[in-house]
Amino acid sequence: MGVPQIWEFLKPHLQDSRIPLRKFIIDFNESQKRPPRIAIDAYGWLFECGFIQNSDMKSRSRSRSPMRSPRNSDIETTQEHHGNRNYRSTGKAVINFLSRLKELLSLNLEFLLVFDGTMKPSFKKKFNMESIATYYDDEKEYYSNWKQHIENHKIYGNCQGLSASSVPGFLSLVRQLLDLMNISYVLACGEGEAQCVWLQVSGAVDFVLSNDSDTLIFGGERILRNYSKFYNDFGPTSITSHSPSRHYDSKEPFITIVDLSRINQVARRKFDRISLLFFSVLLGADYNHGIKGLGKHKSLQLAQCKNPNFSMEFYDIFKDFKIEDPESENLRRSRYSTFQETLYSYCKDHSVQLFGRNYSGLLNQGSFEGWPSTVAIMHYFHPIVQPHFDEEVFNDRFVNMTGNGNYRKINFNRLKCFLQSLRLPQISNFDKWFHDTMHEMFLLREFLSYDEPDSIGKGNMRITEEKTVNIDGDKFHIACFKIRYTTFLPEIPISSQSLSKSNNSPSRSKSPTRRQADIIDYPNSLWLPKYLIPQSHPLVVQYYETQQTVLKGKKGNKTKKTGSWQKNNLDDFLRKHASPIKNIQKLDESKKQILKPVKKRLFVDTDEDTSLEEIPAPIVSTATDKHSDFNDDNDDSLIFVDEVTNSQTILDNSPSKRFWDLTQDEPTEAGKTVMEVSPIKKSRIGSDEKNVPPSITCSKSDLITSTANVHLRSPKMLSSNVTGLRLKRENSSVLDQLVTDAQETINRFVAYDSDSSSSIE
DNA sequence: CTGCCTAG
DNA sequence: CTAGGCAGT
Repeated sequence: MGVPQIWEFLKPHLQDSRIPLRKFIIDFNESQKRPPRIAIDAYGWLFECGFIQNSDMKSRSRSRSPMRSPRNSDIETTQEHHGNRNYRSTGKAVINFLSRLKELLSLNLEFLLVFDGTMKPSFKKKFNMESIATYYDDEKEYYSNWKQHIENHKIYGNCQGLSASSVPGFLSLVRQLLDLMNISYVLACGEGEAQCVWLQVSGAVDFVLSNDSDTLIFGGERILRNYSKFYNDFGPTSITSHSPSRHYDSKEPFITIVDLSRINQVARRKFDRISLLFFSVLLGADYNHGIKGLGKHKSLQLAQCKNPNFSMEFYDIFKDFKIEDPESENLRRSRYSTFQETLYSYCKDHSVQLFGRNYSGLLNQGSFEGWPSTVAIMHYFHPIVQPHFDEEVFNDRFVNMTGNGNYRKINFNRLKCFLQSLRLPQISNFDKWFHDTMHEMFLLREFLSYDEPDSIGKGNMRITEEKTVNIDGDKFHIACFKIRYTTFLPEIPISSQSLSKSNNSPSRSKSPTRRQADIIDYPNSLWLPKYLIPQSHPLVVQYYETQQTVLKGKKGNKTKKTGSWQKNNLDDFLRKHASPIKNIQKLDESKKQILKPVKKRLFVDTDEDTSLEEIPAPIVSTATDKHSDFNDDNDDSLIFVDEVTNSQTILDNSPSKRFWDLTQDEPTEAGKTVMEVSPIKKSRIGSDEKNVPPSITCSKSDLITSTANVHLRSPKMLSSNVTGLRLKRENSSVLDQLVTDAQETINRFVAYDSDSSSSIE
C-alpha cells in the first residue's frame, strides 16, 4: 500500500508534472525519437478497473492460507459461472480495462503489464486487512520464498509453475484477453512493483506506471503516477469523498511524472531511495504501524539528516544479502537493535537541533518502539525479482511493441467471441462497439505503416482536417489531424450502422460536398496528435497538397456560382499565411501605435463593388513557410487582408460607409450580395459625419469566424477593395483584432497611395 | 461534431 | 468510469 506521505513531501517539487498522457508521449517521442516504454503495475490497474471486488478480494487474500484449502474450489466457481452475479461487475471491469488498453495502444507506446507472483510476502498482501503478520512467519516465509525462488529458476527458469494453481478467476480472464490480443506481459516472481522497478533500473523500460510509493522504495527513478482523467493530482488514496475542484475530463487521461533525479536537482532536501525507505520505516506502512513518537515531520527530519546520516547507517545494516546465512542474519539483528538505541538516545540528546523543540520529555519509555522485523526491511532492499530477464516479451511479434503491423494478425473473430461471451453491460450495439474500439486502437499504427510495401490498407484513410485541442485552459495544446478511415482490420465486418446512416438521406439529391463525400468514403474518424505522425508521411503531404488545390478550385467555383463576393476563404488564407504567429504578435504589440496616428478619414466601403471582385488580388502580407506551424501551437487568430486597386471606383464619392457581414455563406441572389448591417455598423452610421475621426466598422458576427469586405478610398483617387478574414478566436477581442489589422492595412494603403510607385508591397 | 448529462 | 442520449453550434 505504500506510504502516501511520501507523495505529500514530493508534491511541492512536482509543479507542472501533471500532464496529459498524449503530451507526455509526444514530448518523449520528440526528445528520444522513439516511443516510451513503460512497465505497469498490473494489479493496481486491475483494481482501478474494478476487477478486484469483495468476493475476489477474499479469495485472493486467503488463497495461500492453508486454512483455506477446502474452499479453493471457488476459484473454479468464479471461472465457470462467470455469467452470474460476478458477471455484471467483471463485465464493467473488462470494459474499463479494454479502454485503458485502447488508450495505450492507440498512442503507439510500448508497455508491459507486470503481474504479481507467488513469492509476494504475505504482509504485503494488498487485500488482506486482517493481519499484520507475525515476525516469525515473515522471516520464515521470506527465506523460504527466496529458496523456492532460486530453485524454481534453476529447474524451470521461472516462478510461474506455482502460480497456475492459485490464480483467481478474474486474473485468468485478463490473461486470456491479453493472449487473444497478443499482448505480452510479465509474471513477476514476487511483487509486481519490485519487478517493474527492476525493469527500469536494468534499462528495459523508461518509466514505471504505478501509484504505489513502494516503487520509490524499491529504487524507481522515474514513476508515472495517478493515471486518471482528473486534471489534478489527487490520487485514489485521497478520496475524501468528493474533494472540491476535481477537474475531470471524460476523454483525456493524465499522468503525473515523478522524476527523482530531477526533483533532487532542485529540491533543497534529498529524496533518494535510502532516505525514503528509512522514512517509511519510521513512519510505518504495511509492515508496522510506525515508530511510536515519530510522525511524518520528525520522520522526514531524521531520514534526511546528513550529519549523522541515519539513513545510510540503516542501509549499511541491510545492504548485504546472503541466502541461508543465519550468522549474518544474527549479526544484522544485533546491529539493528544497536542502531535503534543509538537513534533513540541521539534524538533525546539532540531534540532541539533535530526537531527545533525539546521532545526529551516526550521521548520516554515506550517511545521508539514498533520497529519492523529485519526481513520486512530486507524485502525492500532485496526484493525477489527475476534474476534474468527474458527479452522475449519485447519481441516484435507482440502487439504492445511498436513498429510493425502485427496487430493485423490478431484473431479478431476469437477475440470478438470471447468478449461477446462476457455479455458486456452498457454496450447496446456490440458489433459497432467492437469494430470502433479495435479500429481506434490501431488506427495510428495502420496510419504509420501506410507506406510499408506490404501495406494492405492503401486508400482506406485520409486526413481531412486539423485543429488544436486546448486542455485545461491554455496549459496544454495538442495539434491534431482528423483521420477519416474505412474498415481496415481483417475479419471485422463494416458496421451496418454506419452504412445505414449514410444511406438514410436519399431525399437529398444534391451532389455531395467534398466533406460529405469524404464521410461516405471514410465513415469513421479519429483525431490523432500531429506530432505522432512524421511530417513526411504521404498522407500528410497529400493533405497539404489537396488543401491548396482544393482551395484554388473552390475559389474559382465559388466566384462563378455565388456571384463571387467571397474572394478569400480560409484555405486561401492559410495557403498564404500559414504562420500567423509573428504577425499576430507584432500586431498585438503595435496595436495602439497603429490606431492612434491615423487621423485622416479614408476608410469607406460601398455596396456597389461586387463587380470588382473579379480583379486579381495582390498579396499584401508575405507568405510564410507552409509547414512552419508545426513549430508552434499557437494558431489562434489569423487575419488576412487583400487589396485590390480599382480605377472604376476612383470617382466614387459616396460618403456612406457600409459593412458587410460575410459570415453568411452564400448570397441569396447571384451577383448581388445581401448582407445585414451589423449592430456596430449601425451605430457607426448614426454618427457618420464629415469630420468623424477615421473609423472602421466590422462585424463581430460570431467568435469563430468573421469576414469583412471593405472599400478603401483615398483623396488621391485610388481606392482599394479590402477583405479581412477573421478566424478562430475564442475570446472577445475579435473585434479589436480585426480593427487593428484593418487599420494596419489602411496605413499600408496610405503609404502606397502617397507613393506614386505602381507596385504594392 | 462537441460537450454535457444520466444511468448503470 | 463508461456508453449513450440530448442539446447547442
